Amino acid sequence: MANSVFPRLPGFRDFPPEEFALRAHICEAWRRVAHRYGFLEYDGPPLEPIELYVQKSGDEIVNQLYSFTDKGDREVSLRPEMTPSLARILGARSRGMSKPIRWFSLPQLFRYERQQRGRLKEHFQWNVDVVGEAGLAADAEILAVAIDGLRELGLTSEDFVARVSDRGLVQILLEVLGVPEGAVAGTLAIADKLGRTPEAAVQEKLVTDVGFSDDLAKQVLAVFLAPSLEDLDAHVLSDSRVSERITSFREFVARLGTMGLGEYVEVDLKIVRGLAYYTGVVFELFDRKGELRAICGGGRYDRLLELVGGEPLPATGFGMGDVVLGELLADRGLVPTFQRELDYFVVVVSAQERPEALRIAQALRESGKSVAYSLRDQSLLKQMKVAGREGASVVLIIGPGELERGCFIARDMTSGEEREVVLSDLV
RNA sequence: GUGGGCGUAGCUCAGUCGGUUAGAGCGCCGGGUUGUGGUCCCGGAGGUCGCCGGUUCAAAUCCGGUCGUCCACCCCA
Repeated sequence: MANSVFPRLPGFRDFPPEEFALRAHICEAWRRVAHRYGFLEYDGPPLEPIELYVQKSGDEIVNQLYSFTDKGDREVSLRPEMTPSLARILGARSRGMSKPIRWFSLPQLFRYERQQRGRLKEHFQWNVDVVGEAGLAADAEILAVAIDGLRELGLTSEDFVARVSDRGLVQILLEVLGVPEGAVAGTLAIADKLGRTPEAAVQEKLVTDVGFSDDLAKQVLAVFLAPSLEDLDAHVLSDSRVSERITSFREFVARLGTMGLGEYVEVDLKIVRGLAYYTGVVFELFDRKGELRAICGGGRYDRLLELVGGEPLPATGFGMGDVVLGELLADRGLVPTFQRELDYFVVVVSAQERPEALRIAQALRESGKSVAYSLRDQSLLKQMKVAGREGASVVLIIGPGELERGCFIARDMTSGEEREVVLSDLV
């Protein structure tokens, strides 16, 4: 690869059939689940005007845009995420649509950043969104889809967990503690580091970077680290805005329990999500062993459609990438082994049976069977080897004798059983 | 973007203190008496030792740079 005349761009993948099989396996599972929940598939352009991302997605995304100036002097970017495109598409037509809108997509997304395990310059992402429904039922439905997407691939509650939080609740909690409105975003950014940075360092950062007193930093930290909502400070819990928001958040969690997905859900206020536009429930799915990056992230973004000039519609959704998920499946032995499959392989003893072989092959193909044969004249032995290698379940053998009697031999490649048949026996 | 490990056939790797024509397994191609696969046996093709430069009588082996890759940091679709 490194010494190839035309090397691949770093961070991009080739998909020869053996690799493509895993991608197809994942994408097909995603589609099945999305359809099962009544979502409709859509897509948009892989290239968008850069402005679509600059204002709405936050600096984290903008710094990593795979962007350039096109020949028409337009500043463009390969799409780094799907939600802005969705918002734009809906902005143009949502007024005439019945709500809620339930759409999903499987876009290939791009970012310009040095690659690492689970992080390439390109990936395929399952995007599922409910638009036009502000209630927590929509958030629960969305998270259920994400969980089922993983279950469909054979993963269980032993393999992954959904950590859920509510940005609205966190915001209220911070306000009640006396965090100034302007400091909320910075606080969230620092809290996002909890889990991979020592608590003391995070507390220190809250003091130095955001300007909190030691006492406030400690209280803020306690909010994010609370093992459960019940463990929040009593005077915080007594605030009516807090208790109101907690009640509705609990209903969201309880709803997933009713759906039978309780064992997959854990409340964790440390989950804040990097993107700027989230406004309510947010969640991330992780492998239980904690060896990989987040498998999936999502949440509610009620202001985004408005920001891109559309009807002000509440929305909630998630994105799940194929790269980390592929690694998790590999770790758990859930990647199906690549198997060539063919219904029939037609073999001729000598060249004079070729025309009949072609007629049989075409007739079977017309009836929907997959059929192949050697494209060159080869010995019977050779043809049989090829048939085996290509995964034929039945080999049809025609020789001079069969040709004369108007029949051929069907050999079952699993049992080795052979019988004489005519075409009408097979179609 | 910063720091570190690695880079030998399609794949996984071996190559001892620098020393002649660089090896193995798997895979691939061919054959094992022109009507039968998967096992087995035999044979074959395939490598500018990532690339460029340096040290040396001599470099896959030492040094520098570069590209790629992996890991950590940054950050996180």
